[in-house]
Amino acid sequence: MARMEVSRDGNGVESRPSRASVGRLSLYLRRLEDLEREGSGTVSSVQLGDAVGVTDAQVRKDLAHIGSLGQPGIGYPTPELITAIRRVLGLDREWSVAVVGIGNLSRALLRYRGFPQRGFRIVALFDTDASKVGQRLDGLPIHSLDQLPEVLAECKAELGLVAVPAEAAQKVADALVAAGIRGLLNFAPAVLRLPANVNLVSVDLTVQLEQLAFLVQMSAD
Amino acid sequence: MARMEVSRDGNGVESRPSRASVGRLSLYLRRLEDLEREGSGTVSSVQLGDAVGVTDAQVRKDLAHIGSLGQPGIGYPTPELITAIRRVLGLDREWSVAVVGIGNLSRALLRYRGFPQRGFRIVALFDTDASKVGQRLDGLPIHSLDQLPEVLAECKAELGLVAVPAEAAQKVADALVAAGIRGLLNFAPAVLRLPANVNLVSVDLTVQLEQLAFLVQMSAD
DNA sequence: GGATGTGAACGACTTCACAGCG
DNA sequence: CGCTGTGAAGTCGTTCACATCC
Repeated sequence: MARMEVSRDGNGVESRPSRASVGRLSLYLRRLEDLEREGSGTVSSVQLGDAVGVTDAQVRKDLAHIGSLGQPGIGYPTPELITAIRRVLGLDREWSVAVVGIGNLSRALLRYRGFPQRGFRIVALFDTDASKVGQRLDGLPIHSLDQLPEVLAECKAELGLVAVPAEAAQKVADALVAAGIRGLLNFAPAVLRLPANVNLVSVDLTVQLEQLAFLVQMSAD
Repeated sequence: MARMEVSRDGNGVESRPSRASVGRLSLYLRRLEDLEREGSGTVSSVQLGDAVGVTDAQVRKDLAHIGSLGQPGIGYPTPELITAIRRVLGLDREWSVAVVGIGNLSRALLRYRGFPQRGFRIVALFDTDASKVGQRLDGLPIHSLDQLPEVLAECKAELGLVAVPAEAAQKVADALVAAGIRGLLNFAPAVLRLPANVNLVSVDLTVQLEQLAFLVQMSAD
């Protein structure tokens, strides 16, 4: 490929994508995979922008972060772009995920085909509920929470998915961190406190619904 | 730079909270409700900031959007602040919600106590699956999708929750919009296209998980 | 003293506009 | 000509610093 890029002090040529940009890269990637299936060899920034709901300039800026693949007058070569985005997002490898809290939400996530498709492999399940411990779900045994250190030491999950009630969330997060997890996807309606070397993405459904209520109220002329 | 801003009523210049700010207001509100339960009559911006993980200046800016309730040297009166935030977010009323796509995700949301607590009432369920139609879930009957116009005309749901596969999402969204819905919370991994007068909040789990993968990969020391 | 409210500086992200290449 | 890549300008949001008030 191109070059080893770690931004030089001051004026690096390629800055790393911003957080917002990363979200859009995911969306581009999804669209690109569809396009490739449809046999489209190249895409323009306008096409991608339309599909994702952003301007063409925004698309070009986002894609500039990952190197210059575009050909003036032509567009971007679909397969190369897919590979490049996958690499930037860290999807050119497998990620193993541990899930804590086996309720309806976790079941929904386990059944969701998008995850394995993108290289996320769920490798361990945990719950405190004694009636669930020992059962199997999609071929995986449900472990008790206090088995977490041993089980995680063995299966080496890098990501943790927290789907427990708010009261239990911090405790669970701490246990996962202690077991060496590198990142958490939190669904509990709670603000988690983690050491700086552990990454966190939170999906707070109440907050999202309240955002919507706010927007609707605002747009009530 | 005193630009003419559109402000509601008489007292002073209140700009509306930004989107990001609204998310934080939700978090403040949750914390404030806890504090009130604990009997705390006033809060400082430092306390709130610590609880939510933002700076005190950020808290003050956010709260300034909703009027000046704070008392220098004292802090903010908890109950008044709660009321004010509720009003700004549109939580001083009930919202009726229709849910389309009755899978594990919807079941998780139906069971989630945070929603009714905040005034979100689920009033109708829809699914295409003939084996589900006619069944009841938490006391509510599951309707077929083509009953959507009639049922929604009667129960007057203002918000729609889309929890169907990506392929069906746009069609469902269109149906909800046609039925007069004012806002959508979308869980399908798809970019929806809606008329400007219908609000949209999307929760794309794949995107979130990919964000996490990116962050973890980036922080690989 | 302790805490708010807020201009001003700062930084991050987006849009614009256009040079330049295929 | 169409489309990319990118400085420049613009916009938005956050942090700072401090006057102000209890």
